[in-house]
Amino acid sequence: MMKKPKPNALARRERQIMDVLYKLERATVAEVLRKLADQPSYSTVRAQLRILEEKGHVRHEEHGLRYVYVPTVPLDIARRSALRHLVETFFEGSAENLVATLLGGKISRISREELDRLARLFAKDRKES
Amino acid sequence: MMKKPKPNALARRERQIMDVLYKLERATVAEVLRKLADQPSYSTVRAQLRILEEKGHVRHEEHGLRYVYVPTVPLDIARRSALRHLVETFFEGSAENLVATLLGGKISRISREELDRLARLFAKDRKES
DNA sequence: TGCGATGTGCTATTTTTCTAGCACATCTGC
DNA sequence: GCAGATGTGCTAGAAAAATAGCACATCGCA
Repeated sequence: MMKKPKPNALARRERQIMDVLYKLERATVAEVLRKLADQPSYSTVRAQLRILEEKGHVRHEEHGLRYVYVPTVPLDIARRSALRHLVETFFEGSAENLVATLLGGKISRISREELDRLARLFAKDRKES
Repeated sequence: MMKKPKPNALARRERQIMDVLYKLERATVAEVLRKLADQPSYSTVRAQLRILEEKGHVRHEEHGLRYVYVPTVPLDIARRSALRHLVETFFEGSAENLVATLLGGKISRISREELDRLARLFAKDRKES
C-alpha cells in the first residue's frame, strides 16, 4: 500500500538513543547502553544504532576496532530545532513564556550569578538591536 | 517473555498527537486530525487516541455527542517536564545556555519589547532572591 | 599461546504501532 | 421523515520497532 517513504520522526527507543548521543556528543554502543535507564541488551542497542544509521540520523567512525557513533545533524542545529519545537508546542510560540517558566520554577535552579550574567546578556543584546 | 509493563515513553504518532493536544489544550478527533501534517485517516487518529487513553495519557469528556480529549498531565506540569528534559539533553543542564541560544539565534525572534520585559523580569527576580 | 572480555555481522522472532474498514447512532436541514 | 454529514464501537491486518541469539574477529594479558 505504499505509505510514507520517510517518517523522519523517531520511534521511542530511537529517540532515547539520539538523546544520549546528543548528550554525549559521540558514543560507543557500550556508552549508550550505560546511559539507558532500562538496560536493553547490547544487541538491541547495536541493532537500533544500525537502523538509525540506515535512516541517516547517525554515522559511525571506526576507532580502533570499535565504532563510535555521532549524530549527523550537529548539536547546535539539533538544539535549535528542538528548542523551537518546544516553544511552539508548550509555550504558544513565545520564548518569553519559556524564560518566565524557567525563572518561575526551579527547573534548573538558575543561580544568582547566572541571573547576573543573563541580565548583562540581555542588556548587551538590547543595545545592539 | 513479559517485557515492559509500561514503556511510558511515547511512540512517534502518539507523541505527535500529544503535542497537538498540548498545543490546543483540548481537542476533538477532527481538530487533532486537522493539525497533523500528514493527514492519516480519521479512524487512525481515533484509534490512536483510544490507545493513549488506555495508557493513561489522555482522558475524554463527552461534549454533546462528540468526545473532547484532554491530556491527563496538566499543561504546566508537562511543560516543565519537557523543558527540563530539553535542558538536560541539549544544554548540558544549564538553563543559561538555553537562554543564550534563544538570544543568539532567531529561534522565535525575541522582540525588543520582549527583551525589555525579560530584562525587567530578571531585575525583579534578582532583587527578590 | 590461549582464554576471557569486548566487539561486530547477520538473522530471527515477538511486540507494538499504525492504519483502515464496516456497522451503527445522532444531528441537521430540506 | 429522510439523506448526508459527522460521530463512535469494534475489528483486523500490514508495517515498523524492539529485542535477542549465534557465529566469528580482535585485543590484553596471565
